Amino acid sequence: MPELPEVETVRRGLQQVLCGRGIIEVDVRSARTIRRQAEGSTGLVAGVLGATVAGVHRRGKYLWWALDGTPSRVLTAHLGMSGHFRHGDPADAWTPHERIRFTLDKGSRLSFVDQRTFGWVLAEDAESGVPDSVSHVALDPFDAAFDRRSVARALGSRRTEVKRALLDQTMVSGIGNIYADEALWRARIHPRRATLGLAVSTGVRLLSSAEEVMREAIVAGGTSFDPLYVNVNGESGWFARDLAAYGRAGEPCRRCGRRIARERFMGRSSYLCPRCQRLA
DNA sequence: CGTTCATCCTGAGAGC
DNA sequence: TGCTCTCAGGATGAAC
Repeated sequence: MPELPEVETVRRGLQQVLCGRGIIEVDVRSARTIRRQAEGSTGLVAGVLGATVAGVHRRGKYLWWALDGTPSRVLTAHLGMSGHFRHGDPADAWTPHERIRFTLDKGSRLSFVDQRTFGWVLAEDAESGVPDSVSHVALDPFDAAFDRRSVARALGSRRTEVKRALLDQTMVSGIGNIYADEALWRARIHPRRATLGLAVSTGVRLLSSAEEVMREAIVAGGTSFDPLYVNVNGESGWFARDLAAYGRAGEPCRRCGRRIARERFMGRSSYLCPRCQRLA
């Protein structure tokens, strides 16, 4: 569910709530949520109990808390399709999809809530400055080292379709189904257009569109269709009202008035304007 | 090597 | 009402 703008919204909330806080208790109620952790809850507890959070970082859709100011020890999290963090009171009753509780010093609580359990958390090392579980993930467009031209060149040498490449987190990270469709609509590119031989200028235009739409979405606090996506205070973002393509099947294109089409693609949906986004 | 697809989950809503 | 089917913001491993 959450893509880069939603994860960034969560990161900002966590930064406010967690910075300088000590972790004094960890309670795991879902083995699946810590499926990537060696030794399960024992490993998680050993990794984070007693630590203080120094900062919260993000690459693409992956988040990590730096612990004790040392970059080598972190708690990494991926929200999957339905995960979120909620800040609250330790005395509150557990909610149905609450998977893990971190009790913090100074009387607060942070919960990982995840209906579909595709999300996970993992205490691990980050010797390189990036957690081991994130090392295979490409830079996202907001990283200072992100280079649009080199990614555009890489796009042009792949044998696939443009939307598949945008969703491949080892090319450029942070883009999911919503923002891929929005970026393609802005750049007037058909999702199934071949990547092979794509002009660098076209790739740059597409990546610029992706960065632009995600930047605007961050300002709006992300896209929320339902209560599954909320920030750490339980609030929704309002970018859904600014979407031009995603979820707008049958509604007029905001540029040309033609009805937005919905197509099956990669086992999910693509929304596009058949007039603005030509395949040829 | 690069590319594609089924699969992991839970719940909401549509249609019968 | 209750059943079945489809759909949902993602990533991964296994197969080609």
